[in-house]
Amino acid sequence: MTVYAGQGDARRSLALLWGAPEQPRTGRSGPRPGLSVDAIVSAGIAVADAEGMAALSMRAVGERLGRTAMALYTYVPGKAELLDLMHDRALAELTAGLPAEPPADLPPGELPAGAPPVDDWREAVTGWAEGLYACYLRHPWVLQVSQARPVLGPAELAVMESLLLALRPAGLDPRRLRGAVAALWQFVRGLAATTADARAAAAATGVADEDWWADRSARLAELTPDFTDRFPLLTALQSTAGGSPEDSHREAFRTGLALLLDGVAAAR
Amino acid sequence: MTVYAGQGDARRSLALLWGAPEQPRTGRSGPRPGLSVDAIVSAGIAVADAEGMAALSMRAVGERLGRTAMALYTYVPGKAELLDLMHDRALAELTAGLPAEPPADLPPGELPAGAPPVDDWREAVTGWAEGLYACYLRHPWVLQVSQARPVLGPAELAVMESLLLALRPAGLDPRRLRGAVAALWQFVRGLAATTADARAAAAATGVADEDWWADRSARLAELTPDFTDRFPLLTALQSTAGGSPEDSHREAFRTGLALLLDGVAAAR
DNA sequence: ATGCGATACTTTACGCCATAAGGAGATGTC
DNA sequence: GACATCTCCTTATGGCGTAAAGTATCGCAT
Repeated sequence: MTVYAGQGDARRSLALLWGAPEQPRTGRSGPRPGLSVDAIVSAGIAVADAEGMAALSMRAVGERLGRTAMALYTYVPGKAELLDLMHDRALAELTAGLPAEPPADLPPGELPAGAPPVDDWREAVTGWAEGLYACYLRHPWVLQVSQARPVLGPAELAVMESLLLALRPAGLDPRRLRGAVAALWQFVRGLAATTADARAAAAATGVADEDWWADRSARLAELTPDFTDRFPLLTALQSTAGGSPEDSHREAFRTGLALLLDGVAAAR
Repeated sequence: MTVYAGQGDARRSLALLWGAPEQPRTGRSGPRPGLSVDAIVSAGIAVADAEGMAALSMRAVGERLGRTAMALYTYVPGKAELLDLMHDRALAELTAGLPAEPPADLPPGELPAGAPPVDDWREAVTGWAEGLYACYLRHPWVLQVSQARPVLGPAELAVMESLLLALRPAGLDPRRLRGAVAALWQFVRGLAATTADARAAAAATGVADEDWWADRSARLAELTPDFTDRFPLLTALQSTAGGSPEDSHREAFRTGLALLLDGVAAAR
């Protein structure tokens, strides 16, 4: 039950994110470190994955490492910066395997000789969207990290770059390209948030999504006998729906994405 | 710094939302009520608008009404249900003025005789999107209310219905219609969240968005001299950007929405 | 070998949060 | 006047992030 809306200290986060180059421990006095930034970030992700953002506390992370909350402050400036690091590490799953994938020096829109199928970029963008969607669902708490003033970690930028790479053959002008990127990202993010919230609610309450909807619909009908008169289009649309809520999320994802790609194609 | 992820009690929220018909106070003993659900909801919205979701506490709401936190529990079951009511009241701004606007009994896609311009629905949907965007920016905390398992209050449903009404002339089949609704809603919501977060960050830190970006860019360049090599497309796109961050949000809104509408048009 | 400074980690404390429990005072009906 | 009912209060519980200050441990210079 907690949102996150303010980032941590810029300098500290960025330094940690972009690899303050771990100096070796020779010639340093004091007890040898029992933890590391990496270990703390991993523990934080483990806690957030398992218990959700609301359960992510310095105490909980420390406990998972056999320490107190305060022990973490030796390695990490505070909770906000830890969250920044967790965010980037989660997104890193998307580009970890990719071996740089050189973008080949072409002006945008131009296709290499022996042209691949024109719809190549559709597949590429679809792959990007599905990857991001899956990643968000693996780490739903990422969706609760503020989007404005992003952390600008290497992984986040790489995800952005990979979308631009996928969209490149579509040959959009910069203005439209920015619009397309925004629309695609927000769409994936929003749908992932909906699905994730539904799962979280089901887990927290023990009530399956389908049962919940059935219950609410019944109650609603009971409270507003004139429902179909007040919301005729909604009623009509609802009557054509089928499958579980999770299925309909997937369907919305597919058809919504197709619609977006049609829009991109139209703008070429 | 707090998220909201779990809804309140279904029965209680729904009853309050759909107008438990205020019975008159004749024949009831005890001191006469000094507050009302409406007043509490208004106070809650005032607090959340002014101080943000993180500052919305039962204490704060009570204080604004000259009471303690616990006094509110006489009228409202708990914070979750209060938030449900606030959410629906905020969205009600969008449809409050509209006089029912009868949807006219036409099969979807068919246009009335003396056909209005074909692009009518584009304007209608654009108007819907802009209204929702503006409403979200007036009440940014609404964006932190979970989307799954929605409250299903009258205002929320009315907003949905009005989008369906606007989209009707486009004549999409139900499957595509669901995709379009999802894409449009998530897009508006996501962009509004970005803008709202940026404003909140500026207000909280006292650092204007432009300055913040300039600072981060400089630091980033300093930390990663090979930035332009690692993220060539990003670099290229960034170089074409102009105007304030707020302006670029608006531009992204316009072009992204146009792209979505092109997609809808293509699917007709 | 000893002592010192740096480092890792702990305990304690502060002011927040939602809300359960129970009590005080006001107001109505009988 | 007695009593039930209702509003609103005080208090208490167990959580949160982190400031402050204390303790234990290690490496190095002497």
